[in-house]
Amino acid sequence: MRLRFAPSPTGNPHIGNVRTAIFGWLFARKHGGKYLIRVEDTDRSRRTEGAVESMLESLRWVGLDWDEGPDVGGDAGPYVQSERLDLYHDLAQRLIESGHAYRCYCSPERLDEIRDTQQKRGDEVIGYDGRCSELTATDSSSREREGAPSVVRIRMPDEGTSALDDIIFGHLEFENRLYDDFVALKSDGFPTYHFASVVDDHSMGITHVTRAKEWISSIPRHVQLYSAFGWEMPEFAHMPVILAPDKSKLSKRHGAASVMDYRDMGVLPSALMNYLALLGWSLDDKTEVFSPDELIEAFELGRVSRSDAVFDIDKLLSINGQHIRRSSDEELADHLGRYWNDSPPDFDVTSTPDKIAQVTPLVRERLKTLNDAAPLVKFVFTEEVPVDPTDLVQRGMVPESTRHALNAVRERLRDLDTFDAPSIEEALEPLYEDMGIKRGRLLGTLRAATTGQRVSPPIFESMEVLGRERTLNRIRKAIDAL
RNA sequence: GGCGCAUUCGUCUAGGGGUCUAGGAUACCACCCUUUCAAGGUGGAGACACGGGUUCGAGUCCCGUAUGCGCUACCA
Repeated sequence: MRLRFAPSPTGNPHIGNVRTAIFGWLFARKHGGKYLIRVEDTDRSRRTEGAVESMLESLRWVGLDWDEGPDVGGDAGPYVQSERLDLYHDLAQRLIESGHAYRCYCSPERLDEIRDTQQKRGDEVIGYDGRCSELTATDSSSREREGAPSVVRIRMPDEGTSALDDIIFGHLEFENRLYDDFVALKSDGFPTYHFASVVDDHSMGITHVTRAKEWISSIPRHVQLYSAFGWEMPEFAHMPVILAPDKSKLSKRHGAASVMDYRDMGVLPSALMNYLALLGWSLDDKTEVFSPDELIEAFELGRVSRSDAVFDIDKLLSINGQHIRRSSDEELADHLGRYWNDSPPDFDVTSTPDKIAQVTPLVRERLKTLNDAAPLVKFVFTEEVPVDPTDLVQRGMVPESTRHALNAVRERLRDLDTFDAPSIEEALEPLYEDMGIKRGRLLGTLRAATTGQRVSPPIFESMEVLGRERTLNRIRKAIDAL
């Protein structure tokens, strides 16, 4: 089996495209097939600088890999359509010679005109009227001598139907007479999508074509092309699209739409892949969290839905939280390190990689995104911590009693043999009753004193990570501030 | 206009004639747990677009309507 993802490099990789890529990749990997990337850059006016690179980077980040492609090469290359023009020209010529195609010299203006009158007239079929299809070889060569610009058009049959059995949509059948003779080669010498994709899918040995469902209407053109060449058709699987919350097609104007936007938000690649796969596919009525390997194992193209799905950021974040909680200490520390490297928090994290590992277990249960981690653990990475008397002095207490309590805590902690969370908790246990302070109140005071934050990981664990010296110093400072 | 595809809780979905007084997840609400925040637990509210058929019986099959989306380019 050979599958391909065929992006056109017109901008930032969109999560809709990426999901289509993921479905094809999952299918290929599940069945031990090959997966390749082919760049469809046949529209010169829409090319944008660096688009190929950012597309590949996005795909790699989300966890895809490929056996052949523009960056890794392969036997079926080149993998960029603008480098395959000779192939398209040769094959177009072959179709002209076999009578399946012809040169058309009609101007864009004439094309607009006929469309207009057809529309005004309310014609059933709107499109090229086939004027140049009758041109003789001598007509043609005289036009060529004049240097007239031309396109190559494929003849569509006037009768019969074109059909295929789609893996996802089932039987799809269309009347040929409703389709006009379409352009295969543009006047600038570049092929159209229809022509290039059929030629390349065949010459690259693609066995399963996965693509967005907006191509369903083009099926007759592609069927006729395969038939004109006498090529065997691959299998097809058309995919539903991803919608924005307002049910329009997802786009930049809806905010985060590119893969990298989600990386920047602190989403794990495995979670993005998981969520995207769930948008239009499901295993059963309960399983939702999948690692990439589990997805490969479970995925079935036939279970992909036929209807479009609305993208729901809350659900993505929920899945992300579950991936974070599922990850090991090492994995999460690694993710956090990378994330803080790309999007540094407002404190220095670079010189203290070991602290990231210490802090990881404290935050795991508390994160929806990696971005949530910094405010929770800032106190570990900073020397000075803000001291706010109003947070220090809990409800029902006064500065004097607070100072007294903190002193008692200091004494007990100073004498501890081992400064770890269970020992700290145990050492403080008698204090609540002795001093007549509610446990929650005293712990609140300690949180303010040692972390300088209203919200933090559990306080005993936090103190352990801080270490005895820093903990005692901060308590000392809090006492002084009162 | 023509052609095509789709339509189950707000959202993602399970469902392929009886087991559906429609299941799960997310979001929301309440309670429990609890040193903050989370996480976790329990419970609540919430859907088969509409109308005709077929059938003993329809969310599931057929037809129509409505709505949404796509195509109808020398864009992909």
